[in-house]
Amino acid sequence: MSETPKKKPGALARLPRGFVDRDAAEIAGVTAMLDTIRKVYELYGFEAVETPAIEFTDALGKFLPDQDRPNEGVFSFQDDDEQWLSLRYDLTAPLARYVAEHFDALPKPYRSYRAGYVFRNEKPGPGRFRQFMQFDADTVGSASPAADAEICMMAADTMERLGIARGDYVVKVNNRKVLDGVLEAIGLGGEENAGRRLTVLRAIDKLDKFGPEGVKLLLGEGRKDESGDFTKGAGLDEASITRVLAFTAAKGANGAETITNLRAVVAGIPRGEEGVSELAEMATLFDAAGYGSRIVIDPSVVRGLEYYTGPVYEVELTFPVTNEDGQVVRFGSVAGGGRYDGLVARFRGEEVPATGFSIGVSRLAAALKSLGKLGAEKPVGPVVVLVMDRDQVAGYQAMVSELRAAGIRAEMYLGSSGMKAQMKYADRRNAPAVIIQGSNEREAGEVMIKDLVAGAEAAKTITDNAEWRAARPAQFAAKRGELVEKIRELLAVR
RNA sequence: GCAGCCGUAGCUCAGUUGGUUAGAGCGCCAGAUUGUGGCUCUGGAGGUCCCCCGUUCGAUCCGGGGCGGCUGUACCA
Repeated sequence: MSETPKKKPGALARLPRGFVDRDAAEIAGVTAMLDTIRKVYELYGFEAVETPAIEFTDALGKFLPDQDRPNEGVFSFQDDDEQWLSLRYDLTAPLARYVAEHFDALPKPYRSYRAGYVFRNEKPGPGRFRQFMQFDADTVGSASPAADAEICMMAADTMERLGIARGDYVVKVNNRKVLDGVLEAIGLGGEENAGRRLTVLRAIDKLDKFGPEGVKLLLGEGRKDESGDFTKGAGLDEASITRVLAFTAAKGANGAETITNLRAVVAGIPRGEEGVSELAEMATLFDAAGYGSRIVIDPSVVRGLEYYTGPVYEVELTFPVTNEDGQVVRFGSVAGGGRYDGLVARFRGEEVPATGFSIGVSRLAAALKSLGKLGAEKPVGPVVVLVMDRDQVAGYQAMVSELRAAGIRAEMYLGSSGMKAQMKYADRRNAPAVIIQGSNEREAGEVMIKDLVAGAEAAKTITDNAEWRAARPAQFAAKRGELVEKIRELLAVR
């Protein structure tokens, strides 16, 4: 090995933006979240399935990257056979591929769930990462709004099981068919208006962000943001803007009122009326099951994805989320989904009705973390056996082995520092106890056991250094043969 | 992508009206304490002042370009 220059290391120790490292505390928090979500999904009768992180690019529904911007949105690359592959950007498109590939073998309707990391090559932001975890549940093969309603109810249950109190979240439901009806009513029907329809939908989606005034600007000429940057609007005329805004304001005091309002807005447009009927059916189910207050029909919910064909829904947190600097941050929805009857048809030709939703686990975890509800507690570390005499390592290792055999997390200090540093190490590992055996203890056939938690407690009242050193709080000698038993007793109290 | 703000130690920041060896607090390492986490004190390590070009006798500081970060906006299939 050549000499290593100390001053100039070759590589910079840094992460690309939008990617994060996670420590033990956070992993423990997220693992507990995943466990909770899984239990709810299982309870609802969904079964696990897993697909890989990489798919053929065209299976994900993304066109081949072009020369100028090869990774717009998705991370893509060519394999040895020069086939284009991509990292999945959600869990829905891969599920559609899976269902199409195994269609004959699956029970239908097919209820499945899966969790996994997805990747998006986009600019990150608060609660927005380039690699993040989603936890999806989908029902494939049922066209009934009852399937959509069930998923909304499951979403509400999941939030509560995750410790988010009723009232701190809301499940919002809308229907793409209603949106389409409104757009048709203002003369934006047909293929030739697809682009403008999208602009209008996106403007509506911004209602909670900019309010009716901002949306009005986006529907018309355009809007300037705080930095002075200008966003071009949809260019609708005054009458159309009024009609769209009336639609977004159709939300009434309760579900029945909202539905009555919506019916008036889309009267005479078959597709719109169909959408309202579906919403009405779902609302009936929510009320019957006692979810009336937790799931609301909200005409401003759009969802960005184009593939939705019917009911769409999203879960939002209703309490403010703050960043590290204490500023309130706009977080966006923590879960969302909808009906996508056309997605499996891309592979099979025939339409297969499907509906599903996705919890943004990483985003939700970030929100819970900022509330101190996730990963606040550092996991308890192992019992640390100190190395007092280098030539007694075998003896220390034997202690560790005994503890491990008894199912107690334990390790021998493997560094080269002195006792003080070893104590600091144990402290940093959040060890519950250390085991000390120097020559004195060894000759007496004993070990010294120090309870670090009790010791820290005792230290609070000691201010004098001499006293601190002399006190040696919270430690006791034990017979070597009783080591495991004594440690077990100590841990049981914790 | 577009716009605004920003870039000095591991972190948070000060400072240099352009001039010799660039500072603080916290953190880290060690000693005081020959075998004990904390406190205190003492000492130490740690910097291409983001990079490049230009102006200048001289640039961390001024100008231009780039890169990176944050925020907003767009996008979110």
